[in-house]
Amino acid sequence: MGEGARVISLINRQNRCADCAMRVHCLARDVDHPELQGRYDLLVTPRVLHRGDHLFRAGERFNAVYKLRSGAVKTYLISPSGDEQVIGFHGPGDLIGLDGMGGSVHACGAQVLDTSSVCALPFDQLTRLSSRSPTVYRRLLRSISQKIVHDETMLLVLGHMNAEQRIARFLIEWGERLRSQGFSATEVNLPMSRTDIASYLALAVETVSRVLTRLQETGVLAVHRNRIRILDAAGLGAIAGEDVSAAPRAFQAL
Amino acid sequence: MGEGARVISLINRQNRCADCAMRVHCLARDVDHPELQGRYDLLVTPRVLHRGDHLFRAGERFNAVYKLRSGAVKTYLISPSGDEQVIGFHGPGDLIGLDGMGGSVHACGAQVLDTSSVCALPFDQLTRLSSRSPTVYRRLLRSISQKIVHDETMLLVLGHMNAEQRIARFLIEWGERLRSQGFSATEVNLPMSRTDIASYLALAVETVSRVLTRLQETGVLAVHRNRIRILDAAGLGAIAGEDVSAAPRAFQAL
DNA sequence: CGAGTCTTTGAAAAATGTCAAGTTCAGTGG
DNA sequence: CCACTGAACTTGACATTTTTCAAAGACTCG
Repeated sequence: MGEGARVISLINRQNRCADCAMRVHCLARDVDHPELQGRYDLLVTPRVLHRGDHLFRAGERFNAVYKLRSGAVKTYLISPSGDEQVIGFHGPGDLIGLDGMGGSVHACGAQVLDTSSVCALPFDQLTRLSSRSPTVYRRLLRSISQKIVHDETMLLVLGHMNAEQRIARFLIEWGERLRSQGFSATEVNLPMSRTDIASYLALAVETVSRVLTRLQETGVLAVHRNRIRILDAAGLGAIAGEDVSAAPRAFQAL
Repeated sequence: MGEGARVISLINRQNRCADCAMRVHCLARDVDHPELQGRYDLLVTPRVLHRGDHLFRAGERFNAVYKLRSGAVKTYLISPSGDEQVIGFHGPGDLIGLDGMGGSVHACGAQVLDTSSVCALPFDQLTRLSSRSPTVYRRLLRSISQKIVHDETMLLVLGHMNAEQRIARFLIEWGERLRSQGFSATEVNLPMSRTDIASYLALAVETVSRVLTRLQETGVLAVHRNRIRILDAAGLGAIAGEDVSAAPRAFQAL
């Protein structure tokens, strides 16, 4: 029975944010802070999901936001005509599902692109915790504001940049994200399909393909299916308009 | 001196949310609610601004969010190349400046389109108040979530709709907004320029102009400079894809 | 190995942007 | 009160990007 007890103990540990191995990057990372006076009560349920799985679909009841611990996830809307519009790609550290906060259902869907570890943070608990802890509150607001800034930046990108610029920008953005996770920023592995990229950038798949080919011919990239090597980072930056890194965000508090 | 006393009293009244004539539509509308135990301390400074004035510019220090009591405001970003990208148009009831929450500066600029009455809500006070009052907190989150949903809807619009659809959608959206303020939804008065509309919809000014002309020739609209009459609402809805009103938002709690 | 999906490539079409020139309109100053 | 001025808007002709349609190649997963 000693073994049984150990299993239970393990489960208990996993279910508490305070014991999470990733907590250094998480919203609730200071849950034992004095300001909470021991009233910490955020219980989480970490899960492993695989490519194609959904964290949630648009219209589903909103109960929780999701903290991505590892892997990659895309969020998307479905247009009236039934087409998918990719809203964003997410990596480790991102908080997903914030657009459901105001109502009772999720406004978008969230689908896993690559085997991922995800924590569901029950929203009522998160609300209570953030009311008690100014620190957690501040982190939550920062996450939200980052999301707004990202979406608005995309509006600017779609409004003012051509296909080549959008793609260059996208590659740099994703590369920076990988770098912040400790990977190489020039050996970019894309967990999403060309179709996803095209949707995200409001382009046709063929255009994405053609631009990647062109950038390869120019010697800026080496493209091997979903594995892209950035050969001329400066050139890519010049195409994108240089200031992509002005919005560093991945792997921050939330 | 009776008159002098009355003036002072008036100023005092205006500075307290609890006495605001618009408070039925405002975030802090229940500030005397028992849950606050009399710890109400949100002090606001209502101002009247005129066309061209700025509530704030991108990069300015973030101190407050702004509640629009009447009038119209646009928010915008400046692209690396110096062009203006309109992010949104705002009417009575809207909360403006949320994208500054995470950092110390405003991410966008906010410019007045039409004589407006605006309340600045000091953000630290709002934070404190929302920590104490679940009701205020919920309203704040709803405002934020509405903004996210709006921005993401725009991403979908730019990704999946052509010029005619975008403009039809825009007119219906603005008409609904007017209706919710008690005006006619078919006598649409546009406080923004064609250039602003073009930027918002990621189109060239000429395209906006041409589409409006075409819609007039088709008998869907009657266009007189900034005054537009919707003659065939059903037709306009059909062009837009019908479900614009699926996102009713104006003049809600925030 | 084969079915099916994802990606690439080509050719042609369509939508939108660009450039340039008018037109209308509101406000200004004579 | 009127003409003038400048900005906003409209219109036309043309250029260009991007999309669309079609088809072939490449890779993945049973």
